[in-house]
Amino acid sequence: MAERSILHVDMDAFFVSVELLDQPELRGKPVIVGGNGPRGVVAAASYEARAFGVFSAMSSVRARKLCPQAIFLAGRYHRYTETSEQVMAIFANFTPLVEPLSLDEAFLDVTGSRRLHGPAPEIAAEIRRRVFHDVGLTCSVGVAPTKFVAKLASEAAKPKATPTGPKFGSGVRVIAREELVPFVWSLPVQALWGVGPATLVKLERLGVHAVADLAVLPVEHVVRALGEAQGRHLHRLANGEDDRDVVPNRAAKSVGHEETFAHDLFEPDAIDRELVRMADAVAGRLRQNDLGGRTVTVKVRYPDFRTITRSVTRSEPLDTAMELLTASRTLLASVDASPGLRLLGVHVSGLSTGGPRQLQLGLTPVAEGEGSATPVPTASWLDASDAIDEIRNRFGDDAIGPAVLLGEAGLRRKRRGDQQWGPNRPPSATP
DNA sequence: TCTGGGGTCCTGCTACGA
DNA sequence: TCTGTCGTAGCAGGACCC
Repeated sequence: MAERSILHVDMDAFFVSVELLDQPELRGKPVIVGGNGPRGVVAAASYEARAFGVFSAMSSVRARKLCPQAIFLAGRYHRYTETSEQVMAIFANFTPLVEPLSLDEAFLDVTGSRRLHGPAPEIAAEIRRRVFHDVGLTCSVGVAPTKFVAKLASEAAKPKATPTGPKFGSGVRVIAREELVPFVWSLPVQALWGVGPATLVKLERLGVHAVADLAVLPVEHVVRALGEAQGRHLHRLANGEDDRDVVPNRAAKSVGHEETFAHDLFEPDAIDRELVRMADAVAGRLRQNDLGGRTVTVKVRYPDFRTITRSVTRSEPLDTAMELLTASRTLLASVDASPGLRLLGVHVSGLSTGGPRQLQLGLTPVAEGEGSATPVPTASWLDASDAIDEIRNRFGDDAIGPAVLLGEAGLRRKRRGDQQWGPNRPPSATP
């Protein structure tokens, strides 16, 4: 069997780079894309900002302290989605086996493309050239026989921030089969995919600091510390073993929307309005993707950051805002909202695609506030949902919405990407 | 260092039916 | 009829990723 050639392509500082395409006058300056409010976080930082110690997922408040001269941009999720589609289309010219991991990175299996496009390192170089020529962005590519090492290799090929400015990376890093184990063993154990702060503490208790330490430990010891699945998985990775395939068109397992509020919510009416908005948005996305889900989960975060979830599983999949809202209201009624809510979320899992929805004719939907009874989707409600989708397709998302949302915020509906990085700064606040 | 949002996967516990 | 066991599903929470 032919040796596999896996590429991991990772865009460099993607969100910031897209902004610089549209605002070239910001090149060479410390630019941060992220939430600008007190509860916001950094989504991406230019290499000039990284030189000050700013990195993604850092709170915006701290980033501002580290780099007061940084230029903060709110971020335009739809622009990033559009650019990501352009980049993914370039990848598809080289292989049909493209597995996007997020907007800015993907695995490509080019094993079967080598006869047409040449050896994998040449494909990697050509992809970089095409992405720069067609889209104007730079990316780093890792080439290896396994997904996991290809990802580590692209990281090694990336530009680095230094106090004197960005230092260019190699752009492409190739790890051959015989280099695989020495390369992996040279890394700290946190480089392993799946080792975060909690797992690191457990591994350090075992005396594990480097990947090499983990690799030589008996697998039973690792399983005892980390559990069956994670223990075996990490032990295999540490020994360079990873036979996972590149899977294109991975099906979604859940759809949800959650939001941290600029100020904690106490008022039941205000909380309910947010719930309506979220149920409407999630139901819309389910129908847009021809999905229905059986399990509804409501997530609540209190001001002290304690987070709880409540879920319910129904016998039939749901996809209308009315059904989702009734289930969410019942779940929310079972939690104590009196301490105030910092975050509220609605998620649907147990997804299935397409197929006619089961109707129980003769029953009517449960009216708002009518308690915990499970509503039954009737033909008229399904028709109404279809009509809402049609209106939004023709006139935009804000053209129609739940009446309860009428008022100061209008029909504004929670969309994927709205306040992606935390609530915006209230208009009255100043920097 | 005072912590977003959209996800996936895993684990421990409990309930329930065969 | 009662008790124990096993497999499965549901639920809640946690860890991790970008």
